Amino acid sequence: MSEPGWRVVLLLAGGFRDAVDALHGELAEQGHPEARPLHGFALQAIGPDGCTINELGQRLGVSKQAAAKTAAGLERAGYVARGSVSGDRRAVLLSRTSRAEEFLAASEAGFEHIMGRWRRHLGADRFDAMVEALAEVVGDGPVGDLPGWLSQTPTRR
Amino acid sequence: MSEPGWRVVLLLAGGFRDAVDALHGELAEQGHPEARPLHGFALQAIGPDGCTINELGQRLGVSKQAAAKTAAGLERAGYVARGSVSGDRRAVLLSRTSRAEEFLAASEAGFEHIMGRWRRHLGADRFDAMVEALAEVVGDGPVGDLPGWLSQTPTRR
DNA sequence: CCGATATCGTCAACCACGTTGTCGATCTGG
DNA sequence: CCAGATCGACAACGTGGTTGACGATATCGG
Repeated sequence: MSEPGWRVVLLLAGGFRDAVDALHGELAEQGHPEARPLHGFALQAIGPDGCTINELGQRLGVSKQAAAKTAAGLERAGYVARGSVSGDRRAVLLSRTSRAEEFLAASEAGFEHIMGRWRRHLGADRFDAMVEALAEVVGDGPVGDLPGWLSQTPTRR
Repeated sequence: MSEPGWRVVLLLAGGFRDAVDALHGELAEQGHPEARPLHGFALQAIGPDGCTINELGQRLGVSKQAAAKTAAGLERAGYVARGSVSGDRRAVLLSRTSRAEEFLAASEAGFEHIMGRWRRHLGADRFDAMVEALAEVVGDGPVGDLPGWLSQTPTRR
């Protein structure tokens, strides 16, 4: 009633933004100032065993060309190394560097930290209920691409 | 515990995406196939009385140049008309067209519809609790820009 | 009253991310 | 063994955002 439908949607977007912004604020102070939101998702998609560019594209839900660009950025930032796939000389194996592992660990800790703050603010019961409700309506389908605004360079900081 | 911090964030993003996608699915069927998510926010920012390009930029939290581009898109799509501001010959008054009002009404109804679905799925109590909790941690500060992925052209639909 | 300064909107570059189309190199299968 | 499918790269383009520069107009101060 007093909550027009669009307000809920704004809340979701705002929550996502707040959390991601806070995370990258922390990460920047921990030696990963140039990391962008997309990086975390992409590294997660690459997985501990690495994958090819095509696979990365499929996992992120984008074209292989887009995946190649993302991989290039990741490589430039020192988060991924390119290797070769035994048995297929045209494929490229993307694998995380130790810096990437460190980044992911920091990222995980950061999210935990931020969610801890939320949980403390709301109280465990309400927080858990919120998350559970969210999980039910959203359905944890494949994360998907998470495009766009994740991209913008942190210029206006 | 069983909910790593990042899952919550993914849920927020997923919820936003799901809702916006669903909305624009409906809108497309109601005569607004070319409308993109950003349009709704921009029209909302323009307000019933209109505003200048600069004001639009400030309200959306972007530069005036970006606002000008957005306004150009809105104009091209027939959602806004340009007029002049009495008393300042360099300013441009952006105002919503009747088509924009229609779009906003449909948008509002669409959100209401989609949120109604969520509410029905969760039960009013859980839904309301979720929204309330969200509102508390997010804080309904100025909506801000809502950039990026809102942008992508609905090619891959 | 007029010149210095501030502001409005535009243009031009440029970056990040997405898309499609093409193409050479390399598997793979009949 | 060659036709066809696939991998990854390049080019071109669309959308959103940014900064820098600039003409036109307002406004302020001497």
